[in-house]
Amino acid sequence: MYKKKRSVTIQDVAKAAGVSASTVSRALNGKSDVAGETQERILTVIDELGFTTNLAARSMRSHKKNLIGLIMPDIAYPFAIEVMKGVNRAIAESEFDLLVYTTGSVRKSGRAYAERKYVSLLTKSISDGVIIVAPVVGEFNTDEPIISIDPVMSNPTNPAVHATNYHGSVEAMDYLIELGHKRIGYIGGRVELESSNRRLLGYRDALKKANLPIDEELIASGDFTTETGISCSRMLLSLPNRPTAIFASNDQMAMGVFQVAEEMGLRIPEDLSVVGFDNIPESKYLGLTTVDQFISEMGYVATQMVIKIINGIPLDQQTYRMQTRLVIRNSCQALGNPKNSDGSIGSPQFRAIDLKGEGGERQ
Amino acid sequence: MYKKKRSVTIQDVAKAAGVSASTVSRALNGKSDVAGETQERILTVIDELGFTTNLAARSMRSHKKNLIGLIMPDIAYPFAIEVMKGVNRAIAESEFDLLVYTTGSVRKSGRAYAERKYVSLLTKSISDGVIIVAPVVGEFNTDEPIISIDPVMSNPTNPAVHATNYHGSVEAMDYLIELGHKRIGYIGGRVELESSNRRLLGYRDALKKANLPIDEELIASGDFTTETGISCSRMLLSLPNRPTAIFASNDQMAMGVFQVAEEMGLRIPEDLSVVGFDNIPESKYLGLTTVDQFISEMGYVATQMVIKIINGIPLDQQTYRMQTRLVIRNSCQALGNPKNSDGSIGSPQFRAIDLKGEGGERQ
DNA sequence: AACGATACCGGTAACGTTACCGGTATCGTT
DNA sequence: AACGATACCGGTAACGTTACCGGTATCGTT
Repeated sequence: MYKKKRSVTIQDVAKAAGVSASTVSRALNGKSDVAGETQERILTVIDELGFTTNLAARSMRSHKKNLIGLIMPDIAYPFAIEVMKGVNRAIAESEFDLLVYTTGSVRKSGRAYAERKYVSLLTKSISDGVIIVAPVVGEFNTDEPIISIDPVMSNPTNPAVHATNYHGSVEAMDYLIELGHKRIGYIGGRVELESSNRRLLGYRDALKKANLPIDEELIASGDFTTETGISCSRMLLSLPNRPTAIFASNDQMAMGVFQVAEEMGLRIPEDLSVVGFDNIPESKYLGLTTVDQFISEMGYVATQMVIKIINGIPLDQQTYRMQTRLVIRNSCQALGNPKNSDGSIGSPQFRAIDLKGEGGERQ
Repeated sequence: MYKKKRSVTIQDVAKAAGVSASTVSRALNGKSDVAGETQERILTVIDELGFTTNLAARSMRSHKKNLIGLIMPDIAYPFAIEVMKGVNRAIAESEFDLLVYTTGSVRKSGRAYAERKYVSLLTKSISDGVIIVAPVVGEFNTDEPIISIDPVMSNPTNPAVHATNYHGSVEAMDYLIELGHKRIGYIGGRVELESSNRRLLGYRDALKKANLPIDEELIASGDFTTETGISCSRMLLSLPNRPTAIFASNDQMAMGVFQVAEEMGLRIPEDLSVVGFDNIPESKYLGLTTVDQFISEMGYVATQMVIKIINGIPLDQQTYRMQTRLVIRNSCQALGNPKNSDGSIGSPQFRAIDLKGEGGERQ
């Protein structure tokens, strides 16, 4: 083990300043009953000795940590990163600091176990509240300040933030149907997430509403990764009567569709229309038409909500529903129309490069 | 404040299992001197009561935390995100968990102060070791397990990981010079970072080596953000004798160059060649030729290094130098040559869309 | 002059865990 | 039969901080 010399404690500061530890503690925490001169002397000593509060000891005694924990299954996927950006923004505006905790590649006992463990660990030990992203677990201890983003259930018992997945899905489908598409492939996401189910339901209902047949052959199920986007679209596009459009239930899978289309020599949108879901930053480079669910904004709102809970302020609503918005770019075309759907001409990928962040974030 | 009921402690478990707290502790920590039957009974009780160790208490007593802290100024910029991906990968392979700490938008006392504070806080309180990204502070307490990525100094007193910035810069410049460019604009980054200075030095030396004049007018100084990439390139491209190529010292600033070029009606690479530095994911969508510094890999290596330090294993080298590599895409062209530099034809942006991750990560 | 209010500070205990010491029961060995 | 080795367990103290109680000095008020 790494040997470390004893660090400077509040006792050392007290001795050096000629006061008791209690007084140092009061000075540290900005209590009123410390004489101005004493306060100054203590702060000087703290500076000289390089003292910093031992968070573990403080938290054990006072149960205050000024820390918010963010639990994510993994850090390296766009959804998580976007959430983090929003969380970070809210943190910067608050008195809290951020602690990002990843369950990593779960080594033992499965994700549900890991989630419960970490939530308990964080709420009890080192953070005041917890935000959990795309959890597997449906219910957590309701008397702990915890909020989920994209929770397992539609009407969770814990406070939660999620997008209007059903509405967004219907909107995307309506758009494709309006463009004249009748055979629309669907690539589903992780089935254990309610968001997946809602999007699929939207797909089905939109077809029903338009009196279009639902062909189960056109419904493929992925897991939100580009890999399954590839395998699913390969399957869909190999069908004898292949779809003229594909609705991928997230952008990463839509990226897989782009890749397979290129492999198969299909041009987007001339030969195939594609719609995604999420509006991750990559989408604008691809010119992908997608449903923006304002991921970063969800992180922002969720953070504000935990802070409220921690401070005992009642929430306006237990569940915050983020309004989705269809962002139309260049990956769709009216069926049989040589021109781009927006009436422009030219290679869509060229126009796709829009660095100004169109369809970006709400402010 | 949020009211929380007293949580389950090791005492409760002890009572329920009919043993002492010591024994529960031993069972928890997998010590050998616990009877198999006792161990099982304790684990059952732990499960029933939903007990989890209070990390604060454990850490205070045992000084072990199995946690590594990652300190970054901000979470929302590509460099930081890439580092995090690498760190996360190494963490997943280890017995440690990850704690990401951001200094956020520093509210008081400046970044240097915040950095020192957080480092001390993390090493003393809640983590076993710390990785700090692009620090402002040059030296940290050498007897604490801390490692910097992209440190302030070239030969830091603390262990560090950085790319071969000078070499990468020279390589990029050699490439442009080889393509016949003589007036090459340069956009510098944050001056307080040694990496910036090394890149600038590479720029100068490459010109010297090629017997090309160094025109100070062509050297603009940004701060690694797209905004300064825009302002600097606007300045450079407005010069009476404008450069035929621009070397932006990171990709985000290169993105600014793309934007300004579009505004001014300059085609890339036909009218202007651009090279970046970093190889962030966005670069491949832009078809940006850039110097890959394997950011994620730097995070990976840095993490392995802290873990070694924590475990008392001596490091092979105090400073790890990540070899850069020039990734040639479509943003450069030989001067006066109507064809693309790689001999292909067609809109570069079109070909830029390479989803397969060319120029990606080392495995 | 006596009293209460106020400002300021110190001492003690406690947060929940684990390191350390030491103790008992059991069993094999001579 | 006596002893040592071993397995297993409990008690105590300590990690560094802050909550809480209570105490003194000072000063204004009646």
